[in-house]
Amino acid sequence: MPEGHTIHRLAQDCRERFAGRPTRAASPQGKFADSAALLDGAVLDTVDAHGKHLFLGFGELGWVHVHLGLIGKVGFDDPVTDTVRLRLVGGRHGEHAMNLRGPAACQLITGGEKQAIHDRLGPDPLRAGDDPDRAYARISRSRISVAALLMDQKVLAGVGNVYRAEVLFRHGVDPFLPGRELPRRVWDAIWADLVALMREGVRTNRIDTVRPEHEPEAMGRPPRRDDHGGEVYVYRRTGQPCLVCGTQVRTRPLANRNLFWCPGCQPPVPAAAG
DNA sequence: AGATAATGTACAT
DNA sequence: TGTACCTTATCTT
Repeated sequence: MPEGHTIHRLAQDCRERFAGRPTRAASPQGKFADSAALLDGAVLDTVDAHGKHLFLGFGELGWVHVHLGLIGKVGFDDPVTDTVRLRLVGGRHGEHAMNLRGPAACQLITGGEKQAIHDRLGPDPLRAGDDPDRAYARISRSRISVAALLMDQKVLAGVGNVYRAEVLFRHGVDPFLPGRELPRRVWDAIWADLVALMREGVRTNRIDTVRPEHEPEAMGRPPRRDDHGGEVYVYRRTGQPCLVCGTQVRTRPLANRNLFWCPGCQPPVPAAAG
């Protein structure tokens, strides 16, 4: 279940359970077996997250770089199976366990390699001090649609298909608007909104984006019950009426991903003069 | 800008 | 048994 909030939550969970103590490492699935053997019993001293990348620091031994990809998942204290790429067991009395399955990346890397990853990622709304101006500098120069730019991790780190669709909806922005036509004040509002939404996402471990007045109880509609669990305006609501204006939510593949939007709330705007 | 491959699970048919 | 998926690297136009 991977957007940036998932990874930052994972970092927090790993820190709480394992940091500062020797940790057992193993790879039942086998692909990480050599590195797990090297790390087994070492102290996990630092946990870091940037966008959708997680870094587990083992001092001189280096960092375990984890990227969940589309299907990667982490379970805590769930039964081990033969698909577990990395298993950590630690805590004061070895009472905590983590099982990583199906990651796109799980490799032992050096500090230099870790830095190279940070260098190619844009600012992350969940990293304190990250600078939204760096993202806007690229957005405001681009003819690419704002929907594609928000998913580009070099521009902005951590936003995925759900936050992309939802934040554009919340700000009434046409997903096909070229980045260079996105006004500065709208970008500033989007960034501030992402900071708030994604922090809440870390707290609750899911994505909720509907405002109080559109929540199921307030509108007398049934709560959303799909595999993601959160309340959203447009993501995977194709053909259903928009919660705000009633227009049918639309979908269209864009750069290999399904884009969802409400044509009523996110109409195209004429290009600004100049 | 598209097509493809990789990984594991859950849900639909 | 098929298909979708909160992703991205690596090809070819």
